[in-house]
Amino acid sequence: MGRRRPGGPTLEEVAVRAGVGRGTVSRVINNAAGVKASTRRAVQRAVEELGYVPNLAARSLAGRRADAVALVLTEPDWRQFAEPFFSEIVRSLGDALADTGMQLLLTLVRSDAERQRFLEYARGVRVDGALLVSVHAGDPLPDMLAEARLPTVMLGRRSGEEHVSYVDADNVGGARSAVAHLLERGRREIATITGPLDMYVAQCRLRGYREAMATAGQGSERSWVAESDFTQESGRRAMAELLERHPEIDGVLAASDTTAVGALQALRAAGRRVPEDVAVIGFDDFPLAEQTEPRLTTVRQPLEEIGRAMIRLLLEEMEEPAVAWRHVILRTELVVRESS
Amino acid sequence: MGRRRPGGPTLEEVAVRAGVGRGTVSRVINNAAGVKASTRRAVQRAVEELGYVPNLAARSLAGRRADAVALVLTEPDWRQFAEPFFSEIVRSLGDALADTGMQLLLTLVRSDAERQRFLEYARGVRVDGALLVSVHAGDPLPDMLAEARLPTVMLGRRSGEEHVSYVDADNVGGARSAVAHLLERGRREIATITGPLDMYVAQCRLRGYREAMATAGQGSERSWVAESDFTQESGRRAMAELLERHPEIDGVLAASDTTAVGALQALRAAGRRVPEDVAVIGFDDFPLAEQTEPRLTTVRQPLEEIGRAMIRLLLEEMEEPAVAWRHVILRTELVVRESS
DNA sequence: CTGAAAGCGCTAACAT
DNA sequence: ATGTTAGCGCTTTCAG
Repeated sequence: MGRRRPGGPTLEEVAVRAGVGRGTVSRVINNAAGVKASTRRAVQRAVEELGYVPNLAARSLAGRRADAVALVLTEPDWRQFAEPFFSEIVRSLGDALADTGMQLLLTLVRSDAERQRFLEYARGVRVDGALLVSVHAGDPLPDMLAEARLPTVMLGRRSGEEHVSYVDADNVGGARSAVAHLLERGRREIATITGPLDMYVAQCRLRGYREAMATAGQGSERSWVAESDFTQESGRRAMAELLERHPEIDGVLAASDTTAVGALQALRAAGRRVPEDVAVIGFDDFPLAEQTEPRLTTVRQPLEEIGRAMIRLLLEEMEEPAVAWRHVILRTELVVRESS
Repeated sequence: MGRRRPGGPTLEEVAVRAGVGRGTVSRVINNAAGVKASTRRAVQRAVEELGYVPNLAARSLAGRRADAVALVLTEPDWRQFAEPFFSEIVRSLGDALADTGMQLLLTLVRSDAERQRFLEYARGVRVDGALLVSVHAGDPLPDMLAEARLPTVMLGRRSGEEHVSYVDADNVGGARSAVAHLLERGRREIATITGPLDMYVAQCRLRGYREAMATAGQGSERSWVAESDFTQESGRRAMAELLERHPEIDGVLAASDTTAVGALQALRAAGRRVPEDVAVIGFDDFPLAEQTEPRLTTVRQPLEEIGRAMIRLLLEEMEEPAVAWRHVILRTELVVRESS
């Protein structure tokens, strides 16, 4: 595999052309202070004329930084990728990164081999940090990265005692307030469709539901809980199940937007009017329901905020040697769009 | 923005520990031939013990290669990203790249600023090549990259006279054979729903339709052609339009899978039976229709093949200085899933 | 304010 | 078969 690249003009050549030393050129292209304006201009002209572009590998070697961060996708089944939620996150990260001058690199880690390959890539100082999304409970990658002392920030956590920095939404609180809202509106027979219960996020939302029910003196037996895998189809199935078990249902907390849409379909298929007979609230992980069900009340997670928070944490990790984990829990917001 | 990385053990330290020269260590970690088995083992032990990981920046600088290729997304509206088609392509590229030891990096280029940033990244020898997908007709990035002499391969072309290497499907032939198939089955009143006609792929498919119609002595006036933007909704609208203009329609070539599904909805809404009254064929850019309309006949593009072909071209470009553009047109295949 | 010089960690050509 | 050496192009002290 013999690859080559010709290699354009070097900093040295620019220096010669501008009649200055290499150090000066370096200062100019790095916008460092302490260069006479006239010299700066001279250098800039030389750069223009030669079409000089800094060799990032050299810069990286000398400066011990890569000016790039990786967004790592460990999703084994690739579906994740195709979700609006994800592209929203990427957009928000891209925006947040815009003024740092760092490149955002997406990398896919589906197998152990790829995990290893990425680890070497990271340890080889090709990125300054890693951002992980949708990490499954058993994934060892975050720990591997942390051990390699690579600044790392996850979106969501793997469990209650996460020991890697992360940004997460207040899932418990969000669920709690959604259920409280239903209770306030007089609903009493409230069921919930959860996400996959081996995911911490799903556990948290279920906990929020239970807490709110308990506070109101309502029970929350197993039969009022149905599990989904966040997809529309599973939401539909779960709702049908719940209806069968409890025809008296008048409120539902759904695991996600998509699930909520599925639930609505099942409800309508069963002849229930929404929201008159049954009120549904979902977490809007993605802006999906907003399109298909504009009147649906949702627990909103501030996606743009997530991107900003992740980058902020990452920069902090890069600044100081990681003496501690940093966690940010973002507040969720109940967006009431229909009378329920 | 002060970033640092401690910097682990270096090749030199490994050499000392193993009691050999640096060159030897380099040979061992690069699996180069000509090292005595015993020495090799000694070096490997030292590597283990020290937890040595090569600094890729240094390797990149010395070796003039990056061992990474970028997959660049220029889609201004980000939707592309969320399509199964895309994740399928990524998977196939990842697989094709697996044994080359190169990292696949996705980068997003949404604005001019980002375009510039990526260009510098590429020119800075951080990637050995670029893969571009869904490039719009006016996008200057491919030319910028080619000018920078970075090996570049596109998926699809911007026009008939593309001067950057690319892999494309035989869109004209695919459309032609689909229409021929309809004609063979006795259909005569065949319309087509095209993609956005400012995209070359859409033009090609339209041409294929026209050629097949002409061959059969059939006309293909403007009124039998409706434009879509590849979405389901636009497919529905286009079909409704066509039905209004030509209630006698008995066959349709749709721009894509998604469009075809939309068309089916419109047909059914209008009381037409499919395929009895009207036969529909779409291009399966994504495996979507396969799920929702398992009986739909489609023009299949071999997605895995596309990934392999792109990587092969890229490697060739890297091997030899680009003395010419390389093009690969992949054959499409008509998959008949329903009697039409 | 600016030039000179010392690396950064590795590869590859040249010795041995 | 292996050690030695000369860079790769840049950042960063350290003098001036």
